[in-house]
Amino acid sequence: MAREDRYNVKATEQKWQTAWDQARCFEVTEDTSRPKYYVLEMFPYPSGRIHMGHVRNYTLGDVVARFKRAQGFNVLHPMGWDAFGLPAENAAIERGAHPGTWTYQNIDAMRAQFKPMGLSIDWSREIATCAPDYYRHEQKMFLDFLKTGLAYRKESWVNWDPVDNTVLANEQVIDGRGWRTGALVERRKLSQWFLKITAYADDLLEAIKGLERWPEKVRTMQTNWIGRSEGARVTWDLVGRDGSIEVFTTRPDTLFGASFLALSPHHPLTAELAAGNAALTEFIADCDRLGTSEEAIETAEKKGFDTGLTVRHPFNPDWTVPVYVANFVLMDYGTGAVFGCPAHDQRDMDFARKYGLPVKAVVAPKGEDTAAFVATLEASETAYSDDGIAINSDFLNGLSQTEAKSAAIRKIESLEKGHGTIQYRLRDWGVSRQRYWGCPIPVIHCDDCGVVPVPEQDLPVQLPEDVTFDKPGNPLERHPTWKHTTCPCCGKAARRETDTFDTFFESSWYFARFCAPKNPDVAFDRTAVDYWLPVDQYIGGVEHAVLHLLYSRFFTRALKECGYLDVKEPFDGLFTQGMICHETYQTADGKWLDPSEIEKTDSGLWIRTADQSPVTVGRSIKMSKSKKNVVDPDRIFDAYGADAARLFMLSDSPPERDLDWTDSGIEGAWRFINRLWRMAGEIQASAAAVPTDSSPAGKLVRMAHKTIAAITEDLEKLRFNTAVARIRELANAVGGLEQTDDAARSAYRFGIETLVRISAPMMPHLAEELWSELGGATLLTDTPWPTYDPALLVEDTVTLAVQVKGKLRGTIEVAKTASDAEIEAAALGLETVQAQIGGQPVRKIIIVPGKIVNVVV
RNA sequence: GCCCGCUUGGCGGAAUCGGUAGACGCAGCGGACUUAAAAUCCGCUUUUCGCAAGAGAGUGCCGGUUCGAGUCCGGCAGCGGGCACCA
Repeated sequence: MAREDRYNVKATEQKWQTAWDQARCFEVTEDTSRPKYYVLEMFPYPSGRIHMGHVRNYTLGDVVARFKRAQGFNVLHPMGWDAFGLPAENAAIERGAHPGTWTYQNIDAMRAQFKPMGLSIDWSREIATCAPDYYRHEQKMFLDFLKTGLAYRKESWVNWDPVDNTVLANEQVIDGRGWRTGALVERRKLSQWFLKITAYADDLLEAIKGLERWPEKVRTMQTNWIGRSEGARVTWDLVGRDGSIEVFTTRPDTLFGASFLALSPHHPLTAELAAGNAALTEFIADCDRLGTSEEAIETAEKKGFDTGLTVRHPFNPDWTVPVYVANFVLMDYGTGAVFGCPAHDQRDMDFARKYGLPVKAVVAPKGEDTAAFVATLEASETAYSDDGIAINSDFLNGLSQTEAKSAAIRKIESLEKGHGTIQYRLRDWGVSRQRYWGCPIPVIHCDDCGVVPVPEQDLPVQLPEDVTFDKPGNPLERHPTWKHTTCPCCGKAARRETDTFDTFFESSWYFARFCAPKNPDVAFDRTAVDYWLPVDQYIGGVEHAVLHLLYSRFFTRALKECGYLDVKEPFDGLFTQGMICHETYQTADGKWLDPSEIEKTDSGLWIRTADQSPVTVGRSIKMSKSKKNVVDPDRIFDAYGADAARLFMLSDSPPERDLDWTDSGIEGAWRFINRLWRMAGEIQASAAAVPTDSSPAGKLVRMAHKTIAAITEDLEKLRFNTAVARIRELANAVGGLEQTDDAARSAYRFGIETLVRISAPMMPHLAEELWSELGGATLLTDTPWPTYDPALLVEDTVTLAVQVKGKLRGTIEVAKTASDAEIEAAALGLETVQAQIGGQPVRKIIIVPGKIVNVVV
C-alpha cells in the first residue's frame, strides 16, 4: 500500500484502537503460568468531562501497563467509576436531573473521551460503585464489621444548617456559614456509625516501614497522621470539691515544673463551670468563633480564662496550681486537658508570661552551670525544650529525660494517680452521611429491638428511584414509603436507617473487586484475588496521600479479619503524580480570561481578541475552571491525536513534579511524531547484515542497543522524561546516518525498528502503524520488549577528562585497557595541561578508571 | 508555629555512585529549500573578556570536608506542599 504524504493521525489511531479491541488484546484472565502485574490508576469521579490531570494519570499508568505487558507479564489494567458523591445531588438540586441519570450520562460521556486515548484497559471489567451489584457487597462487609465489632455507633458532631435543616459537608461551610443559605452554621450532635480504624493504629503505623515502593513523602504524612506518642495520663484532684482532672502528657519528666492546668473549651468540666457563668460562656463562644482552620488558630493570640479552681499536684498534695480554660487545648486529643510547664514548652511559656504564672526550670543541659542556666531561663521569654538532666525535681534529680519519664510514670502508677499510655492522633472513621446519593447503611431501627442488621438475604438495600430534591434535606428521610419496613427480629413496624456511607467506603475496596468484578455471589473471588493482589503499581494524585490510602490499608486488614482476603497491604507500589499547570491571563481589572480569548500581537504583547485590551500573563498555576486556565483534552486529541498528547505528558517534567502545559510543548510532541513517521518512510531495502563495527553505521547500531538498555531501566523506574529524551537522541542519530551502502541501510532500518519498539508504550498508535509497515508478523502490542546485546554496550576506548587543580583542562581518548602510566603520559602530553602546570612540581596524579585524571600541583 | 520537599541557562529539565554541569526539548538567532509563506533540513545558542586561540566566572546565599562538590556536612534565605496548636 502506497504511503500518504502526511501522517494521517486520526485514521491511524482509530484503526489500531479498533484492531486492539477486536483482538481483545487487553482482556485478561488468571494465568498461573505467567507472572502477573496489576497496574491501577485511581479511578475517576464521573464529573462529566475528563481533564488534563486525568490524561496525565492514565497516560502514566498506560505506559507502565504496556511496558510490563511487553515484558511478558500478565497485566491487569482495569477502569471504573467512583460514582457516588455530592456533585450528583447538587446537579439534582440545580438542574432537576436525577443523580443516577446524571451519573450514568457522565460515565458514558467520559468513557467516550477516554477511548480515543488508546489506553490498554480491560474494559470488560468496568465497574460503577453506584450500581447495586457493587454496593450490595459493601453492605455485606458492613454487616460483618458489625459482627466483629469493627463498626459501632456513637454520638458525634456535624455541621447543621438551621435554615435548610440539613447537614453540611465541610466544603459546604464557607466562613462559618451555609453555602446556600448563608446562615450561621451550628454544631449538632447526631448518632452516627464509626469504623474502628484505631484498632489497627499500631499495625498501620508499623507496616509503613514495609512500603518500600511508596514515596517517602506519603509515608511521612501517614506516620504523622497516625501520630503515635508515648506518655502518661495523670490525675489532678480538685481542691475544695469532689472530682479530678485527668491530663495527658508526653513530658511526665517535667511534672515538677507545672504551673497551671488548661482545659479545652469543650471539656465537660468547662461546660459545667460555664452554666451560670456569663463570662466563661462568652469566652467559650469566643473560642468557637476562631473556627478550626489552621491559619485562624495560628494567627490567634493564646488566651486563657481563670476558672478560679485549683488542683493538687499528684506528687505533692500541698502544692496546688490554678486551672484555666485555654483556646489552644483540643477536646479531640488525649483527655482534653493539659498541664503547663512554661520553662520547657514555648506555648506554655507564652501563656505563663501573659497571665503572670510561675516559671520553674526542671531540665538543664548537661555540662552547663546549672545555677546560671536556671536563672537565665526563669527570667527568659524562651522555653528550653531540648534534652537534658532533671533538676529541682525531687526523686527525678540527675536522671536523663528518658530515665526521668519512666521514673515519673512508675511513681504516678504507685500513687495511683495515673498510668503510662500510648496516645494516637488517629481517630475512628465516621462513615454516616445524611445524603441520598450513597450506599444505604443496611440496618433497621426498631423501637423494641433497637438497631437490627438487615438480614443478608435481603441485601442489597437499594436506593429508591422516585426521589425529589425540591426541598432541602435528605430525600431518603422524607420519602413516603422507603424507610418504613418491619423489624427482622420481632416483625413489628420499624424504620430503615436513612444515612448512607461516606464515599471513601466504596473506594476502599474497589481495587480488589476488579479481580473478578462480575461475580454476583461474593465481593471477592478468592482465586482471582489471590492471583492478582496486591496492586503492583498504583498511580494517582498526592491529595489522596492520607485518607483514601489509609482507609484502603485499613479495609484490607478488616477484610482479612473477616475472611474476605489474604493480603497484608493493598498497594505494593505507589506513585503520586504532579499537577498540570498553565499560565493565567487577566484583564486590567482582574477578570480571568480563557486562553482562547487572547492573542499575541506582532510586538509580542498579549491582548484580548474581543476589544484589543492588554492582558496580564500570570505565572503557571494548577489548572482550574475558576482561573479559566484549563485546556480541554478533546480539543488536543482532535488537533494532534492521542500519541502527541501522551508524549507531551511524558516529556520534560518528571512525572512526580508539576507539569506546565504549553502550546509550544504539544506542538513539539506533534512535530516529533511526524518526524518519526517520515524517517520510517526513508527506509531502503538491504540484504546486508546489521553492522556492529566501528563505522558510523555500526556505531549507530551500538547506540540503539545502549538505548534499549537505558530506556528499559528508565521505564522500570518511571523516569519517563529521560526515556523520551533517549528516544529523541536515538532518532537524531538515526536521522543523521547517510544510507550510503547496504550496511548503512541495514543499520538505518535497525535504528527505526528499535525506535518503533521502544516508543510503543508511549506512542502506541504510531508504533503499531510503523511496525505493520516494517512487516511485523504480530501486533506490536503482542510483541515482546526488545532485548540488547550486552557485548555491544562495551566500548574499546574511553574518554577521560583531565583536570589540573580540580578544573577541566581537556580530554584524552585511551584504550580501555590502558595502564596508569600510559594514561599519565597522555594526560601530561596535553598542551593545555602543560600550560596550566607551568613548570610547577606535580605532586600527585589521581586516576579514576573510566572517568577522570586529576593532576595535583 | 511545626513537619516535609524544592531552588541548575531566556524557559521545562538532565547529570540519582562525589568525577567532563547544561543531555533532550521549548523559545530565540543565522542559513538552505521556496516566486513567497508554511512545513522541513542544517548550524549557533550559560555568561564575561577576546578578532581568534584561549582565559575567567558559574548549579539560591555564606562557610566547611575533599585531589575533586549541583551531589556530602553546618548555617541562612526564598518558593511550594502537608497540618487536627498533638501537649
